[in-house]
Amino acid sequence: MSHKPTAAELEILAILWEMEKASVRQVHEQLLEKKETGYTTTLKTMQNMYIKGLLERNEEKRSHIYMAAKSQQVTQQSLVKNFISKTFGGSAKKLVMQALGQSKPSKEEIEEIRTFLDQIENKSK
Amino acid sequence: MSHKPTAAELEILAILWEMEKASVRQVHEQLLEKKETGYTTTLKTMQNMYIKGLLERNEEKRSHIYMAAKSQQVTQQSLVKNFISKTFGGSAKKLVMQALGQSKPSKEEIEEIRTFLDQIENKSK
DNA sequence: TTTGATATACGAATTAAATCGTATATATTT
DNA sequence: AAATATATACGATTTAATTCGTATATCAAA
Repeated sequence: MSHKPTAAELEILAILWEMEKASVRQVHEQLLEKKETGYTTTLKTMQNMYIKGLLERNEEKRSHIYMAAKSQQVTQQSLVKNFISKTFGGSAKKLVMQALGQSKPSKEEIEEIRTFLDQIENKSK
Repeated sequence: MSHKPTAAELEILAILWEMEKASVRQVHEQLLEKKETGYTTTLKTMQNMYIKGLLERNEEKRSHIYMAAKSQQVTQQSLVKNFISKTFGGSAKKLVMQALGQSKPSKEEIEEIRTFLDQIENKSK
C-alpha cells in the first residue's frame, strides 16, 4: 500500500512529472509561479516525500536531484480509484457523467471519448 | 465559497443524502455498518459540520434532526471540479478517460454514456 | 419522584499537514 | 585563505482533522 500524496505534495509531483528530474531549487522556482512559499518549506516537503517513498533522489552532487517514484499514470490511477470510492460510492459511471455534464467538452473531445469507448467495448468482446 | 467536506464528513453526508433527515443516533448506527467509531465522535463531527454550514438541523425535539445543507449533486459538482483541477491540471477529458480505462464499464453503462454524449453534443448546436 | 437511559455541550488529547527559522556543511568567489 | 552564497538537516510552531471522555440536561419508566 503506497502513500496517498497530500495537496501540497501533489503540486510538487506535478512539477516533477513535467520536468522529469530537478533540484529542490528548481522545483521551488516553479512552485513560486503558482503560490507564495518559502524555500525551506519546499525542501522540507520534498524531504518528507523522500522518506515516504513518493520521491527518489540522487545524492551525488551537493544539491540532490529528485524525481517522482511513481509515474503520473499510476498515481492518477490510484487517486481516481479512491475518489470514485469516496465520492461516488464506487460508481465510475456517475463520476464520468458528472464530469462530462459540468465541463462542456468540445466536439473534438467528445469524439475522442467516443473512440475510446469503442476501444473499451471491443476489448471486452 | 463553501467548505469542502473532509473524508469523515463526506461519509456522514452520504448517509444523510440517502436518509434525507436523521438524528445523530441514526447516522451513527449507519456509520457503524461501515466502520468502528464512538457515538460522541459522530456527534462532534456533526456539530462541527453544523457550525461550518455543511448541515442544517431542527432543534425542536430533544434529539436534533439533521439534514445536508447542500444536495448531493451540488456537492459532487464542486468536489469533481476541485479534483479535476488538482489532479488533472483542469482537464475533464483526462479524468474521464482515466476513469473509464480502469473501471471496465459494462456494455450497458457504455451505452448510457454514449447517449449522454449525444445529449451534450446536441445542446451545444 | 426517584432511577435509568439517552441527548447535547464542551474541552482535551492525538495525529498529520504545512510552514519556516536556525544551525551547519559545502562550494565559489575574491 | 577569508568571505559570501547556497545547500541540507533538524526541530519547533501552527493549524486542522479526528477521536473520545466527562459533565450536564432532558425524557421515560418504575
